[in-house]
Amino acid sequence: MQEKWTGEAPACEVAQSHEEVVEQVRAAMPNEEELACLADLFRMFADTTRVRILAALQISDMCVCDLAQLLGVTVSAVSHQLRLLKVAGLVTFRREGKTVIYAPADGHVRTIMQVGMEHVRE
Amino acid sequence: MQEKWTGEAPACEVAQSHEEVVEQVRAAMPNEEELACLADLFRMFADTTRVRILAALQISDMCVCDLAQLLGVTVSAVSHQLRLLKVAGLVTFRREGKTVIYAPADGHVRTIMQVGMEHVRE
DNA sequence: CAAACAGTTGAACAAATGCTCAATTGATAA
DNA sequence: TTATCAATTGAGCATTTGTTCAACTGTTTG
Repeated sequence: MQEKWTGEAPACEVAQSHEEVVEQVRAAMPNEEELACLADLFRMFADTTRVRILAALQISDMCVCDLAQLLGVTVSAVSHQLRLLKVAGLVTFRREGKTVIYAPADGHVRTIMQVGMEHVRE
Repeated sequence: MQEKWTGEAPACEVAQSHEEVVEQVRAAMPNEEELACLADLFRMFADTTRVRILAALQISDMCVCDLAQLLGVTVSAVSHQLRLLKVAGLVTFRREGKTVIYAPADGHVRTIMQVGMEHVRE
């Protein structure tokens, strides 16, 4: 199964390497764009402030002011993170008078956090 | 349901706020430590190099050299990321002669990525 | 033993990230 | 209209993060 290597040597010497494995895996993997989106999605859950916001909204829809109070951070900091979560499509919002109420966007958020929690609590 | 507020004003005026909601959510939320671990876990999936490594290992166990070739990055970069994944308990490894073969640690990795993919492909 | 090679590690550096502060918007109340 | 309050936004700043480069391990082979 040893392929003969006639080209120029790459960074890692491939003479003894596993070309077939690399090609087989390349063919079977999700494409680059999907994986980039996946990383972008998980990045939203990769910060304690955002993950706490998402956890809180699972319990109840909340306004920015209450979220800030609950988490012990400034309204500004919460608002900045909510903007990211909004852009990522993970939260929705509605205006009620002077206040803005945020809520989880769909069931996916809950599922993702539950699956993660199962791993954390193992 | 309007609480009277006699103390000094906090960053956000709470007089009209929803104390009960905040307290109810605080009580029902997962604790801070668990949420911090959750963020740490998702942070491992929040980088394209790492998420591609994890996706590749779902298809086949691989050595560092082949992963580097597959992803088009240096062996050093892959090794650095593999160390993080190892510490996070998401990959295992075994030595076979001069090479080191990496593999997914358990089924959780696959589940988490699948759930994320469902959201991305919606 | 010495040479060769797969992989690891640490320092340095550039890019991304999250928070603070101040200014601003939007909606309601006086 | 003006004042007030909830929330948003942008700039500045400090921290974190991912990569590169070079030195170093550890294993096999001559």
